Amino acid sequence: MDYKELAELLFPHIVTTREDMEKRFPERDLPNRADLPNRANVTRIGPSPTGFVHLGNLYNAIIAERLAHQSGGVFYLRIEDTDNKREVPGAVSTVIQSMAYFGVNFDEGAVADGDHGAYGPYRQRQRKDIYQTFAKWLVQQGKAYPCFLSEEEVSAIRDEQNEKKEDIGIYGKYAEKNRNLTMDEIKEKIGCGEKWVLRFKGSLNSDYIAVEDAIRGKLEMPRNFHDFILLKSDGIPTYHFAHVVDDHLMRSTHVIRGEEWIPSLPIHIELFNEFGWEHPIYCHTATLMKLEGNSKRKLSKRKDPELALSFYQEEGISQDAVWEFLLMILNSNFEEWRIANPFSDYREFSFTLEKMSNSGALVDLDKLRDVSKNVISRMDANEVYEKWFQWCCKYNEEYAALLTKYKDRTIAALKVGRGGEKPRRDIETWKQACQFMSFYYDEKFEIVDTMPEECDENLVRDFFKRYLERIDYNDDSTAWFQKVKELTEEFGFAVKPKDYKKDPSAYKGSIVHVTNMLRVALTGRSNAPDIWDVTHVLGEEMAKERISKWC
RNA sequence: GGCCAGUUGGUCAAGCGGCUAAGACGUCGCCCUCUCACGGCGAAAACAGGGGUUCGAUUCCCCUACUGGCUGCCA
Repeated sequence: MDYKELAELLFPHIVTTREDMEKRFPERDLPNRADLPNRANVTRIGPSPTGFVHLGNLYNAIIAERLAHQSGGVFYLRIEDTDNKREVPGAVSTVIQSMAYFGVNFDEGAVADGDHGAYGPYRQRQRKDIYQTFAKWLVQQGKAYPCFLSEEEVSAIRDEQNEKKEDIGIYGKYAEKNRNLTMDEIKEKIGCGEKWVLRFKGSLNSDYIAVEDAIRGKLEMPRNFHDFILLKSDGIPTYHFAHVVDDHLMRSTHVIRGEEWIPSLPIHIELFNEFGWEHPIYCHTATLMKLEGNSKRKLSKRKDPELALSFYQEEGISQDAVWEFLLMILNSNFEEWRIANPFSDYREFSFTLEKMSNSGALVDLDKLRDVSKNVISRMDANEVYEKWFQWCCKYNEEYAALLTKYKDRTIAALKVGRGGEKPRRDIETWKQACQFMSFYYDEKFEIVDTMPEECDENLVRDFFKRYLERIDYNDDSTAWFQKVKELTEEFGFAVKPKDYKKDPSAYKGSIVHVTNMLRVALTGRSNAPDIWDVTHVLGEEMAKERISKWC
């Protein structure tokens, strides 16, 4: 068999060579920073455009982003669209937007209307000729051959193998027929328009390969012996072939991907070896899990809304909270670091692969809530306002309008209990903020809770009348509270809750009930921030009006 | 079936041959308190099972069990 002739027959349109490609995509010229222990890392994410971006994508993206940017390297986006059956229109921009929303920024790669960077195109289907250049080379070396097995034939072989309990796949005797076709036979089949795929010639062996995984340590497994597919019948590569060619040409130093790829590692290693290339450092991450009953299971797209990144956007979970939460799952020492450095930017934390957990982490929404409250409580009022407003613009127009109309009041309200070492943690998501803050706006104000039992209609009326007479809006917090205490006594309530606890029959209630009346009148709820602060955010007129309604 | 990963409290996790087996979230109790929140103190709660190796195993080795993945012209 003349492999050169075969290569020409299969790829007549390919005129480029391996060397051309190496020249077109040269080694990256990265700064060799002396303050960095290692070389600058080049990493990427390679989502397929299915229209569904999930937490796992972000999880891996964060690792890749940190690795690259911490080392002064490059982080890029490559669209792995080799399966045209799965592609959903508009999916590429969904990926880009989701990543942007969560603050994942790329240095190069696919952008909405094309490419940005010198190593493109960054959409695999547009790189067809690049893969075929290498495919042609493999054919020339006698390492790849056209296979005319139809999908029906392949599945018949699989059934047979299943029955005989043999390894499944095309190898050994199952590959013989197509491997040994003569040039004339091949010409004839192609002439008749028969479809073919390009297969790699695996070799039967009993070898083991060992790969060092940066997260898991040494991985050992049998060497590949399958005649796996390099190019599908449409001339587009499979994931395996595309991965090897792209990550070599785009000069990735690290490949971060889910553990479901571990089993195909022998294929990838085989290809890197065949081309004589050094393989990147592999980092296989754990699958995100979910608790069901008392066992863990993989997060499922259909059953678990929290798997989709869009869930976090719609719920208005701050992007910083999602990052911190993921960072906590990712790096066991992040949480400690955060406690020691409550006000530092999470980018100052130095992320390491060594500290990564390799078992499947559960997505714990309770923990996320806690993280989220902390993150928001650390922001200053203006930042909270901005981020909340941004979210409202997209998901809650009514509040976007309210926030615009009452910007000053809103910021003043957000300042209540904020700042200092131990800020209030009232807001957990932007969605929930809309509820929590509603009483500051007359448009949304409503009485949710009832007046305490201890205070009947008459008492409420009399109390508020006296309250309006006695209280001066200009009283400071201390003076105001002094007057409240006096009123409490005047109405026969206990100033100290303890006194009332000790002897309930001696009082109508305690100051707790009195302040609760005020809370309900002013905010509609018995759970609200400091009364004096709220009064002053609302302003004299509004506060008076809300109280007068009860008189 | 074959191959490969993983397995410390309810959850996330530290641990890398010797510890009363950290910490965080959650749960519960008490204290503080104008509610909530915050804060403080405290409680319950774990090394999947069995063999080795060793003076000594959560830690190293083997087996079993369980969970998950791969075994596609899907990624």
